[in-house]
Amino acid sequence: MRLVTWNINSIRLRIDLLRQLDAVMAPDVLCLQEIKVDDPLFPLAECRAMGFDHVAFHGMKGYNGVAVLSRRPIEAERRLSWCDRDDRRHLAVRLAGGVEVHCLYVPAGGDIPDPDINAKFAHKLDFVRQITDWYAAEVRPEDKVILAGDFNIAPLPTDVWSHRQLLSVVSHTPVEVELLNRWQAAVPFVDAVRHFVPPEEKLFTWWSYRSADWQANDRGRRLDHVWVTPALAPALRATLVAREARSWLRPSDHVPVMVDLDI
DNA sequence: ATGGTAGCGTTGCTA
Repeated sequence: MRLVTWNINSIRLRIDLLRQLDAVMAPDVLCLQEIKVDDPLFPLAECRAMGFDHVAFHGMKGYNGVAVLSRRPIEAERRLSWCDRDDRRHLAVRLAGGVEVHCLYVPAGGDIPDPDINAKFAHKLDFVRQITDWYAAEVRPEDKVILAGDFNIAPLPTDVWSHRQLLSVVSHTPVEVELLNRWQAAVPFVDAVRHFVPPEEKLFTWWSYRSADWQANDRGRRLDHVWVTPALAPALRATLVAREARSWLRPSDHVPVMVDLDI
């Protein structure tokens, strides 16, 4: 099974790039974040035309929104929410065969890394704390569960272009990294991408739009992740970060992350 | 130290 996660940053604006991604990578399961469309306007027919017969989505007008496109039957879906908000960041589907796939979009957290000053940062920390407690209670190592999405946190020094310069930048602050590690340890989850790419190797999935030339200095961060439960770790076969997608016409600021599993 | 771009949907908010 080939799973791809991608923060698409508007599914309607980038429906042609979605077709391009499908043609190039042919995923069996595609997790999308920031679809930025309310449910009645979701491009369901276009997704079906690509061969995704099973589609779950939970969107809203203008912001956020997540979707799972699948060639395998989706037997059940759950729309989850955290911090008493209904902001469409978490969609869980059970696929035929029993594997559960969770599509996640963790809050970005604003600019100032101080929860006392910046309510968005406080929300991000609360979101991760709540979801950690939930996974600790709900998921066991022997369960077959995949988490995929934009976690908006780059945990390793090699997950950012400059560890030193990003220590005080939201996405790589010590408090966020510690919370992400605590979340991962709660089951524990296996980082499916770092399972194949050694930790000393720089690896990014996002490059800011606010740069004249994203390739010139390669100031990226690894914000998008795929985690699996220990039960699925032996099934991991390969991973790929589709860096070339950042050079597509009118690209998302995130690129697709692929994981192949023998399931 | 600062400001830079993109998307949504119309004016400022979010990233």
